[in-house]
Amino acid sequence: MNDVATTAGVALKTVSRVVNDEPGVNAATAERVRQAIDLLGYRRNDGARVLRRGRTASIGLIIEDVADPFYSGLSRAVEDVALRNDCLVFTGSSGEDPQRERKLVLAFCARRVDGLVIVPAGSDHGYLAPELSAGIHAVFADRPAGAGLDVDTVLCDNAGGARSGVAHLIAHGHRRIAFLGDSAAIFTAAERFRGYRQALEAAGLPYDESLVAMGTPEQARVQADLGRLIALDDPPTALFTGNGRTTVTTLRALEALRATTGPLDDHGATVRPLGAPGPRSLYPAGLDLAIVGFDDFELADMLTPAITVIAQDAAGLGRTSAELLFRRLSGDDPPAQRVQLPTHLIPRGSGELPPRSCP
Amino acid sequence: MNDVATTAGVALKTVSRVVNDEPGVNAATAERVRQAIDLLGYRRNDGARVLRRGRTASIGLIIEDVADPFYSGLSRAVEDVALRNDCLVFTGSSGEDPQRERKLVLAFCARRVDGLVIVPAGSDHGYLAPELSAGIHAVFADRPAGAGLDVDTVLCDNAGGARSGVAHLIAHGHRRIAFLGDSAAIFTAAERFRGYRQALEAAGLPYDESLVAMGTPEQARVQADLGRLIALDDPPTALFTGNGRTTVTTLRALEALRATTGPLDDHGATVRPLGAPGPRSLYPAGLDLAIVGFDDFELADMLTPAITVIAQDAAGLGRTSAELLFRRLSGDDPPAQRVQLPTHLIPRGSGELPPRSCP
DNA sequence: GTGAAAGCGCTAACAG
DNA sequence: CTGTTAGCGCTTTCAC
Repeated sequence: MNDVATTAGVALKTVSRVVNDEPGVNAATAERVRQAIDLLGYRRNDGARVLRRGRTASIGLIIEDVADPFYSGLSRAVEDVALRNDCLVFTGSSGEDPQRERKLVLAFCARRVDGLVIVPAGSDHGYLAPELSAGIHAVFADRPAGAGLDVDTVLCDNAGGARSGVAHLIAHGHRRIAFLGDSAAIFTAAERFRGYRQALEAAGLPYDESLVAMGTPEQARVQADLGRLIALDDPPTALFTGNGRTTVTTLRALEALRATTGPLDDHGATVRPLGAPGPRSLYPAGLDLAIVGFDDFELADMLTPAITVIAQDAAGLGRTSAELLFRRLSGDDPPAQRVQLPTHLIPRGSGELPPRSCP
Repeated sequence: MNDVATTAGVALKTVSRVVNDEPGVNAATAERVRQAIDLLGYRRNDGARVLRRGRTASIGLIIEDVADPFYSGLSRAVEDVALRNDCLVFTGSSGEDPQRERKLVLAFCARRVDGLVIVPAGSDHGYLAPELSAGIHAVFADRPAGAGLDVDTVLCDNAGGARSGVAHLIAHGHRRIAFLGDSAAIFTAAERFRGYRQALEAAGLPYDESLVAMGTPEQARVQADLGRLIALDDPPTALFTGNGRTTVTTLRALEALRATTGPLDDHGATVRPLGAPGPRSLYPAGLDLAIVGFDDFELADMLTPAITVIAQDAAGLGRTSAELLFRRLSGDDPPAQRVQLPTHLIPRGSGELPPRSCP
């Protein structure tokens, strides 16, 4: 900047004025400055600018994993809102590891981001308190903050969504509905499980613990649980899966289980799709289970049968969180609020299959 | 920092030493400083630190769209490498818009990121030249930089992958193979088209322009092209799709076309999956086309038939690009190189279907 | 309209 | 082992 000033034969401050389009500079002078800038290839250093002005015009986004379509949809929405506010975004994947989350958040804070959108991995966010009182705003998305933190939160209607999905299966005649979900330690999984129980209760159906399988969405675990469910004396006729990953894993597990039972009959067995109409005599090893999954996913409509889902709005989650954040950054300071986004059921076939007639 | 120093009764520099774990501080003094830090809730301002030290320990990543699984996989890999190098990453989606790309890149540069990983949208990157000569390193991923820019580049073997996919179809007896791809203006699309032609030539098959349909992967456009292909006097027996999005869109278009033809026969028509064995008499409206798609996608193996693909390694692209970048950041300065990553064919069924016997 | 001086929060270089 | 000084590149404040 100094060099530019010298070259243009003006003072430093004049260059600053030109660079920032501040009023009160003679057009001719400004032109001379601009020429010097081009000549020297000068670029303003925003880091230094930030140091002086206080605001960094950047926010931090912490999610579980950018590579997960749910979070990448959320990311994109946050990014769009940020860009609209002339704000850059640092992105970090926590990988569901509270330590990594903490490290990222603190690194972002050290860079003095103006605000944070956090999909929390851990449940203890005490480390954030000093940052918040230092003036960094945070919005929690998808999952609430641990106890003691008073921040804006944007959630999906997890319980309500699960409730309507399970009610849908009940409406289609199912009485024995299994719940396959993520680990109960995860907020969304617990909420969806709560919705499952509410739906059973509302329909006057008994809750049977043996129909519940919660844990990591690994193929091996899901398959083992599914094997156990299918082998029950009174097996389920329908499955409710608690998130996108679990739904897909369950579908794979079902296919794997079918593969071990050999051809079902001569009715196109080699390509017989998941749950396609066909003989049901081989149940419990057969695959005529109805399925409703929480969370929509690409190609759900192209499977056979197409998968009925409770769709949640990842982009809406991101957009709403970011908008809440920017409202605060622009000075608005209402008490912390909790927003809940609706979900909706998309019937596609798998959730409308009737219960198997008999074993 | 000043306050901490005063509180601890030491000089500013000692606080700096403690904060940065520099050696040569009395344990007791350090402890006093740490107490003052806790008491005051002091956090080092990395922005100021950066201003002084020169390196920002941050990089910028520009991709087309984080919400696209290909790019989100790439993102995650870049992020992981960055974290391993104690480096933060600014992410920006260009949305295939050269203006937005430019804006993002320049914003990142103004923040003085140490380097950039760019999946370019435009083909003119002249605006980057001054930044590069100002010492910001850039690596181009997935697509090369426009002319005149001498930068590291990491690409997939687009032509080779397409060649092997088309050769695979030829090996399975196909002679009339259509190419459905992205707009020819996009580097990867052009390369894959080149591979398609090479494969035809290697097999001594004629190139027929009427079998080629390149453009945006919109449902309407793909469906129209597909309708045209199917209505040809000598229609294709196989399709090669040029990228993941096009593959999925093609599958949807095929399904839509099938829906308009009504039930094919009494053989489970209501759930008859894409290309399942069955009567072929209804071709050209039937769907017994073999398909090989460039780019793997989730659930490709769960469709019926499962989709044969040429898999490219999005994460590998991201990892390699980031590693190349960090090698340069650590002082290494070889001439700009171009790395090409291999692709591999995953046979799953759709690519092994034989040509229809006759119309 | 323009400019000079102070200082944002930190670290490098050199004393003591 | 600890402290002092200068200055990173910019904006703010106030004077001309």
